[in-house]
Amino acid sequence: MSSAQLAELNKHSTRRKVEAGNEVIGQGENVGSYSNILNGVVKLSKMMADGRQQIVGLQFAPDFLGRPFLTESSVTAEAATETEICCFPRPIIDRMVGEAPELERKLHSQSLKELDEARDWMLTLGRKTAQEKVASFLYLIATHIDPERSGNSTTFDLPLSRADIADFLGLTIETVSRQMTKLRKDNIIVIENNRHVIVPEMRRLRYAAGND
Amino acid sequence: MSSAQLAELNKHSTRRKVEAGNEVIGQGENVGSYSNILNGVVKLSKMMADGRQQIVGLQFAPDFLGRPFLTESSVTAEAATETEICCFPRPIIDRMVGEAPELERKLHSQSLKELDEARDWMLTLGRKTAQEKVASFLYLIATHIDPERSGNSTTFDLPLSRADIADFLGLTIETVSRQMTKLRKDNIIVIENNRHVIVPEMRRLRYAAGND
DNA sequence: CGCCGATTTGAGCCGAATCAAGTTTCGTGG
DNA sequence: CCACGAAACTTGATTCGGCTCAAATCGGCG
Repeated sequence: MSSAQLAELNKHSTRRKVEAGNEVIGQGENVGSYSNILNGVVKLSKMMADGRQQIVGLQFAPDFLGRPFLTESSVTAEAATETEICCFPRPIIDRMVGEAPELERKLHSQSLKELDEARDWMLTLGRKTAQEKVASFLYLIATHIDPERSGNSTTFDLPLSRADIADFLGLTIETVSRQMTKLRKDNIIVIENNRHVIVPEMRRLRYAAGND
Repeated sequence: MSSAQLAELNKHSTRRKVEAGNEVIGQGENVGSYSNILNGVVKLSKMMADGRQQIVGLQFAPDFLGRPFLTESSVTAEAATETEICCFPRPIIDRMVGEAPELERKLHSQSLKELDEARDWMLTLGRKTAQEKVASFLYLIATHIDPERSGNSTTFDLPLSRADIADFLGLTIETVSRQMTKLRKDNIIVIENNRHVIVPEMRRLRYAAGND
């Protein structure tokens, strides 16, 4: 983007801090603004009338948050961890998109990335075992959280509770817990304090996830 | 689009007839062209190394088929029924997208529609029972195939075999068959000749799908 | 009519859900 | 710093929905 455009954006932007567990946009609510994730993790979820819930996406910095064209969000966006976002009023973005094709290109490109991720996850939800699902989740987090990974081992803090992980994987809390224990006993991961995970060999985790 | 652009497109387009079961683009293959579906149904699927398969989307006329920005397809596209498509060489479209923002807008808009559909389906895959999954599938087909529905009842031919339905729902053929039988016995649907389905009351099918 | 693939139906099994305790972690205030 | 309580997580026993394996039936087609 041109510096003039950036300046224009900056003038109308507001920074917002969202605590873990707080909603950014509710399913079916009116979307008054777009935003950029500065840090933290945001979960996108859907809920059925009887309360069953499914997390349909995770967004990390510096992802874009919002829904072009439609004013109504089809998902709930909620901070999974403490999160900072930078908000832009909807009209400003809509106008800039009209003026700057490369901005629309950028948004289009992210939509396609999210579509690819959603479809990958459909394979996980529909065809993988509980074991593979949990490994897939850990693999996903490992590859998204740790920016500069040193070779084949990684360390990170889980941004999601067991309940959230279960909602992401279409499993129950208990099954997630059991499969984590199994991965630990198989020496594929090490867990400290429930949330901190060490992956000695990414290759083995990737294999456990059924990715080759 | 302007008529000049349409004429330009027309000059370089080729019509192609694809028989049921034939591949349009393979997973990981190079995408040499974009296309429009003129009629028929195309299924998008992903496969794991060991052969497990998941259908991640269905495309109906007049959907667009192709993957902007990336030259490699992340899914396999295969005709579910006999299908006619209209193909455009990739360079032509890429150039026109650069010149006509409204074309990019159009493509962007379809990507978002597909993303919404993918996320809806994630909820189905992750959280619904076999019964609800099958009902959800029938509901999806009913709302997409039959353009002008007369009130609350519908009739259509299934574009997918039981095996394809199973791959779409993350179930086995046998389970799909049993649930179809159950829906039939519950008078929610009538089946004739395996493929032809009558829905006397869409409301009840919708309810069986868990959609309210 | 008879064949072959697609679909249905049946019996038994298994993986993940459910229900029910434990145990660990962590925040809070004494 | 420790005691307490609540929430998050783990573990165990049992149940059940959907899978597997096997056989019968249906439907389209030569």
